[in-house]
Amino acid sequence: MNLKELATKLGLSPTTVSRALNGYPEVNEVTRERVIAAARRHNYRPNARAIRLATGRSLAVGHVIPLDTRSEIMNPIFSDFIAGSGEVYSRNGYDMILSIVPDEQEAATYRDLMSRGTVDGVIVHAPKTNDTRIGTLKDLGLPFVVHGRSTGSEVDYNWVDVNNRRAFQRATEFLLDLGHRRIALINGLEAMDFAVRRRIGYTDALTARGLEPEARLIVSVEMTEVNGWRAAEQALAQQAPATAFLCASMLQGMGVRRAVEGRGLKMGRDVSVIIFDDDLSYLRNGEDVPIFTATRSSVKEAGRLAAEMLLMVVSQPDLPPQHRLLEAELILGQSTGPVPVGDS
Amino acid sequence: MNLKELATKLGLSPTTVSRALNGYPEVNEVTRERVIAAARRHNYRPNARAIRLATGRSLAVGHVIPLDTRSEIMNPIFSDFIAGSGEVYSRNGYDMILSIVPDEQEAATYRDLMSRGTVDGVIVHAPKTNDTRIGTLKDLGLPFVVHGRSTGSEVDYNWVDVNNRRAFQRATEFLLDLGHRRIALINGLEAMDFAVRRRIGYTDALTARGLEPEARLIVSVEMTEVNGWRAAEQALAQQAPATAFLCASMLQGMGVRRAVEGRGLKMGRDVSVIIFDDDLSYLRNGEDVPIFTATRSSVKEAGRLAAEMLLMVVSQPDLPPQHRLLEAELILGQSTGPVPVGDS
DNA sequence: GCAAAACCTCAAAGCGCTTTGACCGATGCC
DNA sequence: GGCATCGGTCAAAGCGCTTTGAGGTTTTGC
Repeated sequence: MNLKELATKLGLSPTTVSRALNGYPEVNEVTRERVIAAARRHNYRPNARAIRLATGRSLAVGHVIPLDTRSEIMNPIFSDFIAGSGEVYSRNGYDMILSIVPDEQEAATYRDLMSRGTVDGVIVHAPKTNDTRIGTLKDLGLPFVVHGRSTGSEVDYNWVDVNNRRAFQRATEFLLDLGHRRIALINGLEAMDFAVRRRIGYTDALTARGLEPEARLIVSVEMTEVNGWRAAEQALAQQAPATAFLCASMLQGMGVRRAVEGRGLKMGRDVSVIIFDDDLSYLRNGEDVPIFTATRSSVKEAGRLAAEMLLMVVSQPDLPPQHRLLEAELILGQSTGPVPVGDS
Repeated sequence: MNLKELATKLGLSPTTVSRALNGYPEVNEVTRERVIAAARRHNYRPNARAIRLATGRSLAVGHVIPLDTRSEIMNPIFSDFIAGSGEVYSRNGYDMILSIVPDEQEAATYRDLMSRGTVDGVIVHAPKTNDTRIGTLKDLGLPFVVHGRSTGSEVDYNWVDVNNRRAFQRATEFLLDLGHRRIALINGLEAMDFAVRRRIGYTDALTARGLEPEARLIVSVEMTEVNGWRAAEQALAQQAPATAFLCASMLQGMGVRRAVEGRGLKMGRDVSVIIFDDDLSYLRNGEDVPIFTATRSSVKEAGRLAAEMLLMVVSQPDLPPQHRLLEAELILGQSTGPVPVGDS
């Protein structure tokens, strides 16, 4: 059943039927009712392909997920981000198109999405410092929103980000207040912009108290359990072992916990741990009582906000660059406590 | 730059240019070269919207991810599955469209995708027993491939699945061979078809050795760390505690490990644990030496296979239903060992 | 009572491709 | 030389919508 057939059935022209269904004012309300009823009765659904060609809009949004071909790691936060943004898209009649492409093909992918007219805009994931994608997209004129920010980009752009610096600063201060002085940072890969910001927050907090960040206590690794475990093993084996850990992710935190407990120590008593908690649906930080003390910010919510922002800039191309900075909340769990006596 | 402009520039008709670029034989090779060169030079890319309308094909595939609105849990395996299938799509010039919809809207979503002509086929995720989606899709005539199977479906359909029954049977036998008699099963939610199959494999192995499955040792919970921990806590607190655990997922296994170590026990010596390992990229089971003994099957590979199957049935609609049953491999880790003496 | 305004409705063009059927010159064959 | 064949090219129709500009009818205002 297409528009023409429906129009014939109603004894109207396609024009009128189209207008009636799309809510244009220049059609008689009585006629509109008739049309809508008939459309429902005959199960009419306008062909998306035709609409797209006729309007020149794609009614689709692209998420280009970079796949690091060396590590082959899919970012675990990605599925929750998608869940959040997908909700917004479907509510607004947009499709979400996913492209998973090797790092080096990303620019080409954007060019393609743009010039073939597959999407009306894109979300940029996992920005690096000095990320070249931002310039590429600006040049292309394809509307986009970055999840995160890229230090060093000369141009201004739309982004949704968590205040990573501040979150790690606060977490560090919290540990310092508990008397900890040897605080290990298990960071994500510092090619990622957010990881750099987190490190800055950490060092800022230390230096503000007159402490020198110690290289031996800082690692930058992919955010997996095993990496967390390994880093903790090292930090605990040293002469003056770390008394506290700051982890970039829940998974790393779980690895730290394993290392701590494997040594017969107790988390929260012998060793304190704070994680950054993305509030992933399948990786909850405990239930009523949080396991880990954490700085928390929902990545799903970030997905929602980024999607809303993108739809906004798609429909209003002349808007100035939009920004949204989210603050992570510091939630108290069972993994932190005062530094053991004699260890400060 | 569109086809018409390019044709004018070349002094050819759009027909010829289109044919030259699409590899049709009825165009002179010399002409073809000229056209291809000009297309490259002018950065011509055919408009996807126009191709779709003209050909009546969408060159797109849908993944409909059910979102359980109560638990709001995104299946963590989903991102790796997507990574696998996405690769296949982009290699074949297809787009991947993701819809994340509440359970109850799924049928409507399929109908929509079909009648609006948004996709040429879909992948069905997380089938339940007696899943109604299969009938719906058959009725619609929309090509589809199920990741998993649905017991109770009267019709035949395309699927890619792991032999879950056999995997759990083998794992159970392995534990039995080590002398374990009180083997706890921490299963996924048994609304999911795969979970039912896993339980059957487990009970089959037990009864084959004359053992009665004990209800107190079997739980069916969402596959999170906390749930694994809680289940293990219970199973270990009983009068005759479990000496071994069979877990449906890595996360549950990590929860079990926490419970075991929290009691001062050692995994692999005091308590044995086998997990099902989906080989998720961000949740690797150790590196060179596996942490957990596991039945392993890569969900990313399953994604690849399902995508290939879908593209096949899309292009050849008259094919009989395709099936692909993958066998999980049993890999030996550090989490299993003979039952402690006096505990058999 | 009549022109102007307001209200509905429609025919037709267009979005940028693919594809059918026709055309035409060159070649081959008897 | 004439007929069939073939290779290369094109004009035009269509895919199923939206949207422009025009037209016809009714209402309004004086």
